[in-house]
Amino acid sequence: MIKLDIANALMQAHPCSRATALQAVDLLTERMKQALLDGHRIEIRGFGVFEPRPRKRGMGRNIKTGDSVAIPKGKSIRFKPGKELREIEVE
Amino acid sequence: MIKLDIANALMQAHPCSRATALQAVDLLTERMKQALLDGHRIEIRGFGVFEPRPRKRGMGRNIKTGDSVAIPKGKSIRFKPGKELREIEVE
DNA sequence: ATTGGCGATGTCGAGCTTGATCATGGAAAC
DNA sequence: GTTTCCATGATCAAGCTCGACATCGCCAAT
Repeated sequence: MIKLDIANALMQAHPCSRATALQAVDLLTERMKQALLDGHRIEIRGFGVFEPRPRKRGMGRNIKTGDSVAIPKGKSIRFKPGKELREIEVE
Repeated sequence: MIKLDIANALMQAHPCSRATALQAVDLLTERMKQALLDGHRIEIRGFGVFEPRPRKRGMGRNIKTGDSVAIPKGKSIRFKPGKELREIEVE
């Protein structure tokens, strides 16, 4: 599923052009992105929670040189699936 | 940021009632949820990727008994932040 | 205001993460 | 709709964070 599919779903609920739905999806993603960058947690009940987390780990590995490279700084966005998303059936 | 804020953002782009925007957000989350439950990966360029992953780890810990409990089965939804979401400044 | 999903706690093993590069494909332009 | 562009995926290695279970409180959702 890509952005087009999401816009498609939006079109089913909102009788509008594809371009409009696409803009809406793009706007929403950007708003959420900005909220996360601002450090805000996005909590959607029944879906999941996006939470910005400061990264404590400070080392990686360079595949070329095979040497440990110190990861300078950074944060990670953690997505915690909600209850309904955890109810995944396993065959 | 909660669902109301997202609906609010949607209202800014789409001149519609709050109820309509709320329904749209709810529909989108449900569609995405169903897609993830169906095993499909949701990839939004510049935002992030939701990917259902089978959980390989098979053990947890019971906080009461302190005993290792075998994690039965399940999948996890992994969210990988896109490039723009990784550009988080660290103070 | 009520309901109920979600957070934190604690342990311990295992998966995830980060970095760079090439190839693929999502996304945007024509 | 098609083509081009550039982000994304995989990989190796070592370190670290996550996850699950159970319960109460908190806050999102109605």
